[in-house]
Amino acid sequence: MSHTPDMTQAESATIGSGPTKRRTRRSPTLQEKPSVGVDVVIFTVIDSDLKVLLAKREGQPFKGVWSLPGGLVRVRNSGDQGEGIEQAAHRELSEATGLTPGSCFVEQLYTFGKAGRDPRGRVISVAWIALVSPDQGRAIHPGDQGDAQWFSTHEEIPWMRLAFDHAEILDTAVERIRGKLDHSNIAFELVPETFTVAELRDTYEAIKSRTYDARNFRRRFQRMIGEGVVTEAPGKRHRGKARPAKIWRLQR
Amino acid sequence: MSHTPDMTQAESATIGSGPTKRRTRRSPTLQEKPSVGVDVVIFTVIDSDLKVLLAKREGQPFKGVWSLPGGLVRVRNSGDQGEGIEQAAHRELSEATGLTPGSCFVEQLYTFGKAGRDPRGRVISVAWIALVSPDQGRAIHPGDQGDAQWFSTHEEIPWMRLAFDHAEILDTAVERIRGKLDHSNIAFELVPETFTVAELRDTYEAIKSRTYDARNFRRRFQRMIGEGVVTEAPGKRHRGKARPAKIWRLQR
DNA sequence: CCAATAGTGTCTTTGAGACAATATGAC
DNA sequence: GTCATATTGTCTCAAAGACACTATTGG
Repeated sequence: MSHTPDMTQAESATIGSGPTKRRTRRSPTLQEKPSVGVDVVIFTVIDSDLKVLLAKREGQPFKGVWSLPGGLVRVRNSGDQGEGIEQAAHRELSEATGLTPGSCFVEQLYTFGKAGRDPRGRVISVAWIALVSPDQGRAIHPGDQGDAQWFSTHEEIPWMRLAFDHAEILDTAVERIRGKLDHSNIAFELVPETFTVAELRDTYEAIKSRTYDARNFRRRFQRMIGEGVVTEAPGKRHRGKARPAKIWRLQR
Repeated sequence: MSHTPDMTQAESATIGSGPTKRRTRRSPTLQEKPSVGVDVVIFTVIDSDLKVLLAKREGQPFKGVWSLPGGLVRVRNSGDQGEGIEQAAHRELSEATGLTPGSCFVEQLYTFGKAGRDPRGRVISVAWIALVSPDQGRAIHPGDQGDAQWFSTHEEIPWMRLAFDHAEILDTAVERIRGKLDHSNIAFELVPETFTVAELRDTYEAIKSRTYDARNFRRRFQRMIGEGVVTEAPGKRHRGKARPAKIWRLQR
């Protein structure tokens, strides 16, 4: 960053200060500022289905339309300068879900800043992904008053119209977690504290929209056991009238 | 995005509008705005070494300190709302290098928005990665007046102090291209229009800071030939007094 | 015994890494 | 011929995909 933000009207600010031989020097014009927001794509897996939390907009524009939870970053230009953008994301997540900040996985997704994406004025939005465990997910809005709700990314979302460019943000988010699924441990964020191999596999299938061969999947899981990534937990879990499964937990 | 930006003093803006049962409703307080900038991490490979373009800061703070090229996004809150953030990145890239916008690979890296990262006031910076081919890279600042310069990421950068949080941004950028190297075609952006297998391998080695077995690397390359990713180009290239190598080019 | 899911094992293919031998052109 | 690099090929191992079989429970 080598910008010179326009702090006060009094300051004679120069816009930018990079390598400037070829740069057009601008007179001390004050650069107008955009609003900066955060939008959080909150995922969970319930009933072997990848779901996202949407909120119904209360004001114009897009009043009554479903949208990603989000809000403006709280900023000050003096003193402590307000909250960081990551902090803002955690705050919005917390407000949307009631979960205590820091209780689930949050990662920055992408920043959306095309001109015109908000009709009211220039808004640049830093989008985040949050992964909420099924336990927590089911607890959220157990029949809310209709202002926030889980939607299936496979059944409902494709047919919905979302506010602003939120459809694009959501698409980007789904692609991101799909891409990371096989090369990271994010799946464990979308599974209960203790889980069976089949439950973990269901989660993989929900995210990827494909099936995994149970036997090959188990082999991958064996490797994780060998590496000490997961450990057996006490108890068994029954599914129907069949043989019960062992219980596992992530080794933190 | 479901924020309500503070457009005018007259408007009764509500901060945010997510799922709000638990949200604290704020009176129509106007949210202060941050400045939003773009910083571009411009890479090239010269002499089998990964280099980054830095600019010497002309003003306070960090006057005289090397920093990433960057500047503020040009924004308006009425009319066309100004330039998009990607457009701003291309503009900064163009200003720093003299290259025509769109002539090289640009991808968003990450957005840095901790409070206090700029002592002058709240600045949120969207960082970008640009990859410049050696041909273009060598042409840039062929002995400039010292305000912009290529630095070796392996030799010089580790010992330098950079302005703001630019060291962190640069680290993130290097990690990113290292991570993408083996799963994408970005290496071809850091190689001349036509190249030999050895040159491509040198580029891989420069980025990853490791050696690749020439024979195994060639096998990977063979696969790319089979997939039609690369095609043989006319001519041969000599390196020393040894056997000349075939020339290849990326199949766009 | 039967139904249904849990768990184990085999065969094959693909790609990565280690390593040896041959080909070609400058000198 | 010699030197230096280009190019081809072999062997081994790790991991993924396809697929068959045994184990354990409820009924």
